[in-house]
Amino acid sequence: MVKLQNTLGRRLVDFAPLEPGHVRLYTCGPTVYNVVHIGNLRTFVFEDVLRRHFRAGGHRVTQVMNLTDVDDKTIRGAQEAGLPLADFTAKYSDAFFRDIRRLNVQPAEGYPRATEHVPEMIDLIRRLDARGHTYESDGSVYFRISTFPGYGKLSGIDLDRTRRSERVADDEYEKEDVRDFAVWKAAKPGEPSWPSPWGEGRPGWHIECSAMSMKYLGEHFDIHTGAVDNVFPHHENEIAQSEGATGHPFVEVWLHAEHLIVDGEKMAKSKGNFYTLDDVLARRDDPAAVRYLLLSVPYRKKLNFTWEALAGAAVAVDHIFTTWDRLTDFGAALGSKPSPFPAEERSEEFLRAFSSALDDDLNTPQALGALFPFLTEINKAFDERTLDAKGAEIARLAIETADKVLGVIPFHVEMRAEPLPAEIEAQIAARNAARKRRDFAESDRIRDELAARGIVLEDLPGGTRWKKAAPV
RNA sequence: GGCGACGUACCCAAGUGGUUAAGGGAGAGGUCUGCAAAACCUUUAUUCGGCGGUUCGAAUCCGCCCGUCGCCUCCA
Repeated sequence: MVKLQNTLGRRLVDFAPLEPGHVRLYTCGPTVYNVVHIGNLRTFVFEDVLRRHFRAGGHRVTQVMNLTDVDDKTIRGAQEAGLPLADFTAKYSDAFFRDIRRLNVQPAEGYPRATEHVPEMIDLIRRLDARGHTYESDGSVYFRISTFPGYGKLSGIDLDRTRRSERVADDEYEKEDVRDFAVWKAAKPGEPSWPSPWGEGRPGWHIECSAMSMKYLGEHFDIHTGAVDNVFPHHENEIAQSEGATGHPFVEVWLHAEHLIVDGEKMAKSKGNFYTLDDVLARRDDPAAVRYLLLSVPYRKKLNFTWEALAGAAVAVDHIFTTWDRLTDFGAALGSKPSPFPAEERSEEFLRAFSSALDDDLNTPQALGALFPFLTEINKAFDERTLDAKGAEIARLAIETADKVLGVIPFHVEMRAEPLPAEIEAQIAARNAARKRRDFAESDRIRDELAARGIVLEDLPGGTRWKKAAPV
């Protein structure tokens, strides 16, 4: 049984999908006005681990992630770049897909774009209007918060007791109450717009998620996620709009990922600690380590990104690869043993511990805490020759089963799949020949030469393993 | 001002009432190895920001203090 910390009600709940065996998941996606940063990616990796864990548990998952491709920032960005809005946002949505792919994030079942769902949003606003939740003012349509008694149930906010920011005070739109929010904005000169019953305009931000989630997942679905800053106002407003329109509950479980901070501070361009995936990979070209680092902290705790932590993640991940390589490359040669290491029993114990850690509100570090002692046991049995070929296969499958959720081994498999240049193959062969005739000066020379070219050799009992050197 | 999260070793981090405080990284020593690397073994917190309190018993519950961070109307 998966337990999840529901932001709605702030409690740990036993999760069961509304439709047995089928998890319907809406994950707030990027506003495609810029390249995403590693904080955004932390949230996307969390969502990926969530969907993978459900799938590992035998559930079907339908995940939908929106792409916000029309809002103040995209419009401004397109104007500054002198590009049509669609061309401008295409550039960043492409970059987004490239980034999540580089971190081995499984694709969602759908990535609806706001600009392609304006009619659905207009329909939803009409439904809200029919139920008396909206009013029109100068071609814009607002949600009247006072008509929705449940307002604040997600974030716990009490707007009467809250400080009014300058943003509210400076609001240029005509609202009855400063707390009301726009569901439809009247067109301004030179801005992209769509026809509507209220004249030319464009959707408010929150309405897209209500309209698109309900279109693809139904008007009542299982899980909605985002980062903590979405709790208010975005998700609070989504609930008001969605439940206001349908008159029944919208989402069962709300999950929110904490922020990533850098060196203990908020990531900000002004501090020079603002990183995109490209920035990180330029300094350490090791996406597997980045993914590992992002999932090595529970999603509800702040993740402190440091280069030292990334270096540690790189070593940890390499430890997984090394063990997997030994089992994959040399496992079959182990043969059968009189009283072999109880690989089946230990693998089952490990997978049970691994999975129950994830059941506990996706406690990834605890799951990793089960993995490493298992690897140590396997390596030890391998070294002591108590592991047999069958056990090696079982252990390898157990590691791969865990990795269905962790998702790091594919990086390594991909690296291994790249054919080694013939000359390097030849040098490895030459070195092994030199070692055979005990010409260690020559074999060490070749090893040093290859090391200088980024190829590290390890002489294992079964043969020589090569790998790319860890990036500095 | 309102709401919320957090502070565990050199670094990252699990653990939220009860045996010796997971795990990873880094450091030190060792086994193995022609030498390395890898792997393995040993080792590094009498103590969980501070001070009080509750309790037979607290890193875990309560209070205060110190510190860090987030949200408070289109930020992941």
